[in-house]
Amino acid sequence: MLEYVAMVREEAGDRIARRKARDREARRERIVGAARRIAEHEGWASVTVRRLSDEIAYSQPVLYSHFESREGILAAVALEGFRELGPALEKARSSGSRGKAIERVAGAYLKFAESSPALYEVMFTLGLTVPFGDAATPVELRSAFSKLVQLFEGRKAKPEIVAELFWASLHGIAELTRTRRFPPAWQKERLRVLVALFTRLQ
Amino acid sequence: MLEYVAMVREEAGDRIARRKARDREARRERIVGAARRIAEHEGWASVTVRRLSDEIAYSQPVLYSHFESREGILAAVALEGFRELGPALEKARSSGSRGKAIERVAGAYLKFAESSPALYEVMFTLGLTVPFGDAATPVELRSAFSKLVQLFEGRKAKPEIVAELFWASLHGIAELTRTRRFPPAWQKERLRVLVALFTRLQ
DNA sequence: CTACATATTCTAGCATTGCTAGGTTTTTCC
DNA sequence: GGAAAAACCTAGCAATGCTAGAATATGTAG
Repeated sequence: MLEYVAMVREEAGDRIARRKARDREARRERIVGAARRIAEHEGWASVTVRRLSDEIAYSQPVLYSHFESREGILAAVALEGFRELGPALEKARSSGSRGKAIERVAGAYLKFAESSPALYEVMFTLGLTVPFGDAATPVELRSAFSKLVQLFEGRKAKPEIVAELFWASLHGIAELTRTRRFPPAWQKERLRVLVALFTRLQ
Repeated sequence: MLEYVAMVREEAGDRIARRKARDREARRERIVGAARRIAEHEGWASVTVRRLSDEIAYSQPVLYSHFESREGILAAVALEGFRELGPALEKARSSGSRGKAIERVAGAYLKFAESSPALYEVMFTLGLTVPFGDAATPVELRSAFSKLVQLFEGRKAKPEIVAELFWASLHGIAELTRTRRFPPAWQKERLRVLVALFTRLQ
């Protein structure tokens, strides 16, 4: 009997704890969302801790109960980016003829970078604490990269190396376009030549 | 006679003016040099206006008589980078057999990026005010790029597009290596595959 | 040589930033 | 109801880029 009461109490406390955890998670997402939105509209320089605390209507220390530092918030946005890039590439790869998979993936990659410049920027600008190969590297990063590797499996050249090169080319194009080194007008032709390069390669 | 005296005076004033201009230029170069050195040793975050003013033993406002802002100093360093990259690529291209020009240039590019990471970073991280094609773009930038275009002249595909792609690939490799996305160990093999890609291309 | 004018440099401070210590309020639980 | 714990806020620190205004050095003319 005593145990039963204790159980109910426990469950009640659990419900409250769960609700709190939900609320906390929701608030965390609001922070990340606000950071991403502001960055996309006004650039990362406008994403200040004060601005974010205004946006979510909490004081600054609350942000630091969710993240270690401002950079921690940027890292969270970057992770969100990889969490979206991976599936986008996978969808492009698997839907359609196998022969044109490279073309579709390249197109999807550049479209992603172009449609969310600030997001793409933070995904690669941010200093990685650990090397990419390290076990501590978030699964989202490795997962996104693995979609590229799958494109080149079963060839002569090592798939990882070719995939890295493919990634580097796409990243180079994305970066040089974002920072206005490349005129956006020729993007289609650039894509055409790039695809030709990596399709012929055996 | 009066004119003669005036002339002597003029010339004396000229000498003084020239000396002042020389001193000013020397001081400007010390600022840029200090910025580059600090960045290469401690990262760009350590390149503060106060730190630079300490380094050259002048007060902060003096820096602002040479540059509009802190970013102006970074831009000067970036320009210095392009002023070195261009000749480095040209030297690699012209010295040696024509058949291996692509390989040499690619190697020189990656070596440049690897040996001065902070310099390379500021050359591309910095927001360009005007698009690359614009007439206001410094000649150093266009000159460096033209070395890449020369590699692909007289082919089927448009040389500019291929050169852009070549540049993008190199930049991608450099960036992803610098930010630890790529393990440096496989750099040789990456270079090998890259060269194979762009050599076969007609 | 002196006194003025101009150019050069410095002192001191402002506003904004990331971040945090300490106190205050709210919530939870018996 | 009242203590313990959790959640939150106020207020402030140190560092940053940048600048107004005072102070000093430098060149010029009488």
